[in-house]
Amino acid sequence: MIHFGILDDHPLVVEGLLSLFKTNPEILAGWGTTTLADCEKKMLESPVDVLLLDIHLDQLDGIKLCRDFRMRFPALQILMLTSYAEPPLIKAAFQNGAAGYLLKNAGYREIQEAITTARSGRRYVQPQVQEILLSSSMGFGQTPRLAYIPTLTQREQEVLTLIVNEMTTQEIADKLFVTTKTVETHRTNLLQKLGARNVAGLVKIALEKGLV
Amino acid sequence: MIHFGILDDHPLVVEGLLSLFKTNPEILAGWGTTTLADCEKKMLESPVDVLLLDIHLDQLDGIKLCRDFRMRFPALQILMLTSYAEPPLIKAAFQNGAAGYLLKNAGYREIQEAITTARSGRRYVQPQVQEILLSSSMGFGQTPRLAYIPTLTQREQEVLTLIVNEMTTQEIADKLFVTTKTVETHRTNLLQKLGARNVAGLVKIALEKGLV
DNA sequence: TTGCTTCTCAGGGAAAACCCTGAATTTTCA
DNA sequence: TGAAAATTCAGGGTTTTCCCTGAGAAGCAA
Repeated sequence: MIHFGILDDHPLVVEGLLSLFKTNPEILAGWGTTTLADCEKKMLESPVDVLLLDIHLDQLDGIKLCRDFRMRFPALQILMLTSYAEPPLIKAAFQNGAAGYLLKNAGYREIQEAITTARSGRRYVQPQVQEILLSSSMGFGQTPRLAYIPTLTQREQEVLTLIVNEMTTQEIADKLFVTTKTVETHRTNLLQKLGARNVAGLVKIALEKGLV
Repeated sequence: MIHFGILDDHPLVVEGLLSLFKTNPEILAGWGTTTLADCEKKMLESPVDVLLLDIHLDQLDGIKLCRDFRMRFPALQILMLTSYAEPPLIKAAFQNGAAGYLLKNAGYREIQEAITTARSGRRYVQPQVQEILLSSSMGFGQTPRLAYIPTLTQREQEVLTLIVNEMTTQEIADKLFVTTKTVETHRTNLLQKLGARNVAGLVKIALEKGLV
């Protein structure tokens, strides 16, 4: 019997997953939560073997969270759950201790297999994800992005969010009570870290990877 | 007894919704589909009272689809399902015949209420959405967006796509075999039509509304 | 035929973004 | 406590975007 927990800010997904496995004797859903606080509480109250973790939580970096959980709960296996099949995200997930990477368009069987595989300590890679990884490493057409998701600093995070909200350097500087030069530095670093050529790239990456 | 159908490209959401209402005697889920083709077939085979429609389907404009379905199936009530609470999207949905607008973070009760309300011919507005609409019309802080999704011309569409792909005006001009001045005109028109302040806004709107 | 939309192009100017180098101060953490 | 990371700021320059006005050509529909 496998106990698993869920952290996803969409109750729909949580409830759906829970009811999906309700009748399966092999897999027992321990609980589902929609906030980090709830999830942490639950983890302590009733530990699970496998945690399904949404990569794009409100205001939270799922990847970081994954690493964090892995350190705090060594026996815990984590399956990242996401809508985006971005190679950098996938790699970052695995580099940070994820046992699997599931697209939200995964079917019942795939989810089940992922959970059982993760439980047994092996990695599960969805066939679809595998394909994406392969095609991306061939690199036909698309701009090569960084192979991992760099960790943004607090400030960079803030600046990025404001950029995505269409604010100019001047406006951001005013809002953060710093000079425009400082904001420019952050912009430059963001471009570099995210491998973007300009604002368009920043916004695109930010939205796609759920960095904002 | 209410029959409802689902069209969402995430099997997880579809299966989740289906199983959520499996035990409810008042609401009967007719079917769930993940592709437009399947959905259309199902609509003819076994018509439903209410259709839950994902607003952001792969390559498809959910809003347009909504209008389309409304014309083809006059008795059908449609509930838009989405992750984004963008006021323009909400308004566009209602203007195109949607009976309700549900965020994917909606709870079981809200979904149930939305379905029954829609069935009875009334509109359902999630409290959370209502709040967003109000706060947006008050216009505190946020840039007011257009109340509808403007139709982009062929050329504008092309330019927008290239902008999202981080290309500069010069590069776009070269690619389309026109002068930079022409591309600038398209850019200006795009900003105007989409109600954006700069590239960041363009990219954001383009991605959120699935324009690219 | 007239009006509408789309697509094209231009001049000229202001604002914003991007690039490079260099550096001081504070925070964080091993 | 000491090194690394983060944050701050600057000069000075190039490129890109944004804004305004104006306009010709092509296609289409009433």
